[in-house]
Amino acid sequence: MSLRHGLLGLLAEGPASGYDLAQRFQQLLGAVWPAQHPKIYAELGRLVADGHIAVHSEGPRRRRAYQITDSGLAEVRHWLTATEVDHTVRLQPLLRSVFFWLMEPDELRRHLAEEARYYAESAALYRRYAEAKDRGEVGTSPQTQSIRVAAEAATRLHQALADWAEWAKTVPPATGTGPGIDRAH
Amino acid sequence: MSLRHGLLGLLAEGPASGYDLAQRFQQLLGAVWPAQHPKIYAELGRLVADGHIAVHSEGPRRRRAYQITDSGLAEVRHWLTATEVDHTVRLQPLLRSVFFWLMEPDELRRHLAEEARYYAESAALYRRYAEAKDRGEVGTSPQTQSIRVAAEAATRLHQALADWAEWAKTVPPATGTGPGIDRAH
DNA sequence: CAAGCACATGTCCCTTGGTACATGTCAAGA
DNA sequence: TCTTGACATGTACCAAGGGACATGTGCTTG
Repeated sequence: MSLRHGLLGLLAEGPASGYDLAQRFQQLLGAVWPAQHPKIYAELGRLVADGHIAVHSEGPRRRRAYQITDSGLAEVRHWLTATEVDHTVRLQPLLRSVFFWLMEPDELRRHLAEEARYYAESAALYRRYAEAKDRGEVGTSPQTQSIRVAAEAATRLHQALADWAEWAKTVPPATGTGPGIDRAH
Repeated sequence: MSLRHGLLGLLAEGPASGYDLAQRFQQLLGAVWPAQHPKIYAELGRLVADGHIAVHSEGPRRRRAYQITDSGLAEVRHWLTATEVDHTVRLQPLLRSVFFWLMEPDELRRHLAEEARYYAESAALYRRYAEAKDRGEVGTSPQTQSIRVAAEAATRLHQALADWAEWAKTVPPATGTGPGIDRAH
């Protein structure tokens, strides 16, 4: 489970409440690992029970901030260094592309143009963040350094998908209008 | 749900049994959309109940092949053309990269080298398939045309990740050994 | 001072995903 | 003939994800 380690990783930066974590998860990891606040509160409860985090402070409006423990820090480090990487690329547009032959050529062209536009735009977004960071506009902490590296990955991935969609538009359509020949049997 | 549409898409190519679909899902979509055979059989039952597929033939060893219906074809086409694309990039290595600052510089270098190796190799794999297809070695059906387009996406994505990992190795490590300063409170 | 809004934490339920386990069928080769 | 292995289909259970709904709290502003 990655929500667990995502939370531990964020808490390694310093104490935070469930609300903080939900905001930060959405802002920082929303495009990669969506998480709803109910799941976050539930997982925080489990992390407390396992001793990986502890209540740090209670504030106004029932706010309860948590702090990572040595055990939690060890756990997230163990995840990072000693567990196997899952390389599965869960990407819906990739799944869709396998079935492009079921689309009308016109629709496919429109679809690819829209995808190219979307990915070019989001690549630009990540690129702007990376450039701002490189100009020193977003701090120099270890955390922002890592986010810079992640932003580079996001930029390259989205740019690759934008380029791919542009390329795919130039491929002669080989659309089939129906199921395979065996269907008539 | 994408398993449903993946199955319908594969059945649009022609009749197939649950066993066939499990094999093909693993081989064709395993790196993108993992699916276990129990889920496939269950989903096939639901698709029959919804009238999207029908039993095509029964064979030896309890083999039961299904055929897509007009309703099923309409359903998968509707999914392809009229539903919103989910652009979430569910990629564990990307989540991990946000927490690189928690790793020792040595471990991080080793990790990035291994990632670069893995992605370069898998990019080469997809590239070889694309080249074979372009030489006409894997047929010319609409389906294989689409798989060619998908292979191009896979090649570019994996190459982008390989390049990223190489690039990341050159970034000066900004690793922090502990949680944020607030922790002492 | 009332209203509205952002802050803050949860419950509930349904769907989906993943793993373990169980069973039956046929062909090939030792 | 026996055994192995590929073919083929499921059940059961538990974990995780996602959305709807519910509730309480304090600050700001008209």
